[in-house]
Amino acid sequence: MKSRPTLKTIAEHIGVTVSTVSLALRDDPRISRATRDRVQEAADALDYVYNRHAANLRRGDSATVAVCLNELSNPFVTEFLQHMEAHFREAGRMMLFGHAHESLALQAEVVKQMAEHGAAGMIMVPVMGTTAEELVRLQRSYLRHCPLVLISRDVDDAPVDRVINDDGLGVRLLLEHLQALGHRRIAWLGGGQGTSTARDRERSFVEGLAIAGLTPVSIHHGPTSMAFGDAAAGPLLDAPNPPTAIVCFSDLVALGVQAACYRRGLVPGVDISVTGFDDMDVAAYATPPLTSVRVRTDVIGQQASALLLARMAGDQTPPRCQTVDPLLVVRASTGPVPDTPSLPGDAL
Amino acid sequence: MKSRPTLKTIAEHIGVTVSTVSLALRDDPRISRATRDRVQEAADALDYVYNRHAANLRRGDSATVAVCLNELSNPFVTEFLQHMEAHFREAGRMMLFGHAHESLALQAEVVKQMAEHGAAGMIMVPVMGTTAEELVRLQRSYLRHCPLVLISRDVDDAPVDRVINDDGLGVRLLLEHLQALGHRRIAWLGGGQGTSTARDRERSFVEGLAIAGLTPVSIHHGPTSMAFGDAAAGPLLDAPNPPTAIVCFSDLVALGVQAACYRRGLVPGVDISVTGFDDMDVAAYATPPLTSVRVRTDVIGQQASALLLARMAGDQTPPRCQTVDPLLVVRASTGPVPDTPSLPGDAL
DNA sequence: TTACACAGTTCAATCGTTTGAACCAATGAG
DNA sequence: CTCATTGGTTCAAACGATTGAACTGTGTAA
Repeated sequence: MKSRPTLKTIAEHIGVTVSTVSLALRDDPRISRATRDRVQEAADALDYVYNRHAANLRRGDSATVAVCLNELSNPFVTEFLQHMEAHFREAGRMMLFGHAHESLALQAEVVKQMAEHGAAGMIMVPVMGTTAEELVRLQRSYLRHCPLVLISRDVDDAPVDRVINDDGLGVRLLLEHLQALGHRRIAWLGGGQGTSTARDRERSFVEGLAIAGLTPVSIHHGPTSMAFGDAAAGPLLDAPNPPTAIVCFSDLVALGVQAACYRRGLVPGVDISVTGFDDMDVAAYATPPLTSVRVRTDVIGQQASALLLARMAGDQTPPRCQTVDPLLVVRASTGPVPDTPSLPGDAL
Repeated sequence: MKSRPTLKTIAEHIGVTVSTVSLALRDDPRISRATRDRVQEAADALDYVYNRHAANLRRGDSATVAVCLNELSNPFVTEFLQHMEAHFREAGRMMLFGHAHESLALQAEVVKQMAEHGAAGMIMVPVMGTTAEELVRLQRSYLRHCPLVLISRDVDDAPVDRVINDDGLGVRLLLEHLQALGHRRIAWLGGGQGTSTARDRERSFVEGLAIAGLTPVSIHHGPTSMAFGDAAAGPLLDAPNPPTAIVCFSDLVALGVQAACYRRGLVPGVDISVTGFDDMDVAAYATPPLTSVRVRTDVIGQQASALLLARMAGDQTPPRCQTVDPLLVVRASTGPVPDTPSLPGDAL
């Protein structure tokens, strides 16, 4: 039941003071090479573990960074986690992790806890319905001068940094692709209301079609899940005059749609075109592989962590909004409009 | 540039001492209702944020729990993260997060950092190649009396708690199912060497077949990824006398196999049977939906966090190994052996 | 009247580390 | 021989919260 060694333990062990040990372990030039070595040796021998609680307390800052995600069940979101962990590790920072479960209340709770744990900076994918006021409140109440960077989702008029995907561009790329294939009857299967991504993608969809003189066959909203894609696709596919293409809010939704197609014996890319968004790993291995828009989670994660570290280092310039360009990835789930005998007068 | 309020700030604000404030905020009965209210009011007004660094330092313990995962790119692994986050949140504990990237060196580094941050307990999916000696070393050097619970992967003879899936049972369920469908030519497509899961599943596969008087058509090893499944399936499918069923180490591998089938015009469940393992979310929505073994990540996560909390509360009983029974989930990727005109004398 | 219990508050030490200032030899310069 | 310099080490005061012990003042019992 021996407790952990501290600086004092080491100090007593080799007959110097704690100050000496403290300085020595941090390679302060004031301490002689010889003493430094002796200290290091003793520390190793005693299995000394640095106590950051104490150090942070004294120095009044901390090296930990907090990451609060809206929803973990979406593999796309965990891609951010992955990239950010790597960047922060390189920068020598530990990561506090929180999951807001798309709940405003939980998000506030998590932010509070992270603040109590002395997070020196925070990355966040805001949950649905997060407003600028809410963010300001969180900053004032809990974060004080701890910088905050939003990723993936924007929040209107929020005076905070954000790094987001250019969703408008992504949707335009998809529409160009579908139109080049001859599609004119296109439906939208949308994701969670109350997020900038859902709104921006849908708006770009409607506007993009309008420019081509088209109107959406239909627009449906629902959660960003395979279950929703599956359920919502049914009525679309079974309609007397179904769309020739379904543009989905995300890959998850698109995978659900593909499942619905499968059960009806419809082959995506042949009988109907289906597109995803995000290009998460499984998209490439779907059957058929999914045409999608690759959101550069690595670049977004990289830029966000760089921005956060800069803020933590004292960068006081006004909040920035950085957008990252996505890439269209064409795979087999999209194809030319099937020349089924369509009813005459059906065009437009 | 105002800094955060402390107990002292509040104390001065309402004319009491820090002790009073400290006790009041924690609802100590020694403090009168009236003072307690005044303190709470002032704390709210000043946006006071509790400083756990200081509290932990003084009390000599901490409420944070560390989770160190082997690999984040596998959605199956993040399911654990999800469930554990929920359990620890309920227990009022914050989560430190680390990612070992299947690297022993990184794993040690992460454990060290987590120890420095005062983790009071740790959950870990050990990386490939982790030995009992390595675990003991980590415990002695960094964790001291901080309890450790392994999940998902076992480590032979390690004197630590673990909660793992019963992989043997899972494989037996799969084999029974396949044999009931008439399969006798069955191949194994295996995952990362150096893990208990890879070893146990493969061993159970070989033994299971042996009991039925069969031998594996082939056995291949490789990383737990769709890319591997895709690449490794090619030669199998193109062989002159291909297996009628491919049993995959994990869903990810199976999805890769399905992709390989798709490119060859083979339909899983009709032309060949494919099975996964883990039953992660996407398995149900694959085309065709994947027959798999559901690993109860929720139950494992629940048991592991309960066990860890018990250890943190002082449970000193000897290390336990808890196994959780998986469920066979039959979907469309498996079907009866196709009665193609097989060469005579080809049986067995 | 003295003593005592008791509720409510304060005192003061403590956790492990950091850090500016102080200290102390030993050396070199004047 | 003194005085300043310097390299190496120690002093002591923080950081913010916790907590057992000590201290008030009131009310009650003896």
